[in-house]
Amino acid sequence: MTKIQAGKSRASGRITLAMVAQRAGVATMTASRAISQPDMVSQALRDRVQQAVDELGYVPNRAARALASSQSKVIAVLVPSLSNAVFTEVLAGIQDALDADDYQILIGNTRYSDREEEKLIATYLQSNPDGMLLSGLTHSPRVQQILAANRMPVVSMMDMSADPERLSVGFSQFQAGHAMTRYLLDKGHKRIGFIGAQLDERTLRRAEGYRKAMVDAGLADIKLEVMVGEPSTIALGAELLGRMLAQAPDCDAIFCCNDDLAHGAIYQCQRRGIAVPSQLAVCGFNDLPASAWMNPSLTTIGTPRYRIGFEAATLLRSVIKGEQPAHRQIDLGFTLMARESA
Amino acid sequence: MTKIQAGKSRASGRITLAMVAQRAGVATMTASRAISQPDMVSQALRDRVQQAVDELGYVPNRAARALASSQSKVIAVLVPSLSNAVFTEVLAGIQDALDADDYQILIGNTRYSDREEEKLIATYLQSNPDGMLLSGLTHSPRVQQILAANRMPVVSMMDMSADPERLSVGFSQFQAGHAMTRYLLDKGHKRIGFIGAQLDERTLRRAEGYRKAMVDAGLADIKLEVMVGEPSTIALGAELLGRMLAQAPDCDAIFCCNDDLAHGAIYQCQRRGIAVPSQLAVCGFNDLPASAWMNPSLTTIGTPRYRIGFEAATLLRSVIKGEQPAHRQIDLGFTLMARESA
DNA sequence: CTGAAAGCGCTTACAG
DNA sequence: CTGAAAGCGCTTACAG
Repeated sequence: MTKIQAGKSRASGRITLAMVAQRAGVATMTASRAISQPDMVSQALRDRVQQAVDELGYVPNRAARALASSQSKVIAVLVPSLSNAVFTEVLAGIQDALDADDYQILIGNTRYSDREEEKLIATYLQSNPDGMLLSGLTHSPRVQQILAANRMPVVSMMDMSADPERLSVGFSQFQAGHAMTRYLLDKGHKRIGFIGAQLDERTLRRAEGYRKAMVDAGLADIKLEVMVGEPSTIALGAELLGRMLAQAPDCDAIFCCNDDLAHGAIYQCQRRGIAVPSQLAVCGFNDLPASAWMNPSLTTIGTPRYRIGFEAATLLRSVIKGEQPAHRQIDLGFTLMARESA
Repeated sequence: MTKIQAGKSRASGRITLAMVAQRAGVATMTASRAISQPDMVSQALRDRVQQAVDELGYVPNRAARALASSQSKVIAVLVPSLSNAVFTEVLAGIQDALDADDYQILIGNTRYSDREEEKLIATYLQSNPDGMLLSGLTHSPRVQQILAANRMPVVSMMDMSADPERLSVGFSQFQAGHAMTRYLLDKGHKRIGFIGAQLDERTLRRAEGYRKAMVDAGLADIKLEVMVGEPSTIALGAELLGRMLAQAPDCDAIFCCNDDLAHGAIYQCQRRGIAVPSQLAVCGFNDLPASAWMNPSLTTIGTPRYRIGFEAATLLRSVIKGEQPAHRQIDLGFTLMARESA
């Protein structure tokens, strides 16, 4: 008979597996098996243990399980922002993909900072996660070293990696930036401006796509670029619209690196009496909910955020299970949504 | 000398405290103290242990610590939505408040479902959280019972509780709904409609505030209410604007229970050629970033989301530490933002 | 199908 | 200021 209450108790006061086992009249490890691997146990025993669990209100202690099994059942997810709807939709996809699997999801907000990312990863390592879902392709040397040293399964989200070994789920930010610029060129625009903020890697890749299209068309002009490091907001979009027009007054179209900036640019045009799109075409990136509804509706790039999260989590789970994935890179593509604003 | 490698090893392969201690030439528990309670240890020892930690790249195992100390350093946070900017700002406040304290934050999305909330709480209990931050005042009997049985410190966010014992941080949803309606009445509107969606407890409280003001003014009319259980979106706001006008064609103002619905209503007015506010006043609730920028700018209620998260987390932390809080209820108030739309 | 023993990596009393 | 022992609550081999 297991001794259940020690004298100078350090016990937590919670119901333990040992108590459940005693109540069911079995060994602790038998109770453990009845709960964790019910198939390896007789029906009668399963029922007996389950009854004891219910009567006692037993809740397994995850820390003890993690320690004994050296399997944390934790997945860490790092996103650069929680105020950006793009990433909350990614998170929704991740949660739906992992829902049934008893994974604990640790959500970290790096705030677009490498230092924050390092700190979060270092902290999450204490929880010994089974794998990580990271946003973006580029990470600080320190992060790369930590990840390599721990042989942590990692799936990168949002962009496609050039490295075929790397697990990544997303779409080509470069191609999307290129496609939107081509669309504007095909509409006859010649002085197409690019407004970029935050200057995270995705914005930079979109800008590269824009530049490639402009160079190939023989229309590149550095005056047509407004790039700032501040976070993208509607207010900033309004401000940068002004800066662009000051810098390139003959600008006939503006490609904003995301919808927030584009919304701000359009609202500012309305306040200044600039007709969109007849005087100035404006387009964005991501297709946020408001973009289809505002007046004029916004021409933008639709991106598969939810699916990125879902597929990335599914891929990570299969890798954690030791499976060899059919594809290490999953390109989910993008959709150009041609609407009224451009 | 501690035996470091057993034969049939179940070891995780990670660096352990015992290895650090051996390298530093001290006992394991001395190393533990040097790390966790550096003040209780000599400077020389502290340095020696720190050096061993650095050389070995030691990362403490959180599961082991939690198990041994029966302190998880986990705080669980439940919000009804991650796609709603209101709650992501609450989360930002929570994270900032808890940042320095080595707390692991578990973020759960209940999707406005009591069943989901029950499931998440049951799951989080496995991690033995030190406390919980819950959204809203009303919870299912099962949740209440679980929380009581575990004597879990809980702080409720978003609304003010009528129960003085209950820890809550927010503002009065009822008063805010009442204030906005009074504002419209004072502007001379008589046929003021209310559009409510999701019908979560906050929306219902706002509606009660609306009704009180209308009844007191002798202007209440059930025809002026459109209430649906679907999630609030811009698209739904556009649709419900139509339903309201069909149901109460003489309606001269509409109070939408949140900004998303109000945005949709205004966009729809623009499409139908209804002038806002001259033909129809429209106002919202929450003051999302777009509300100040759109044309017309939106009259709405500014709510202290970030501060709610920050103060709620601060309060919870003090309660976890065993402190007796000066105030169990923290009313952060709201601000009526009078703009162009109403 | 079931169980006695050992161990996961830490921290908590208790001594010295 | 430092340490030997025991224990947190589970699971992993290994037997039977």
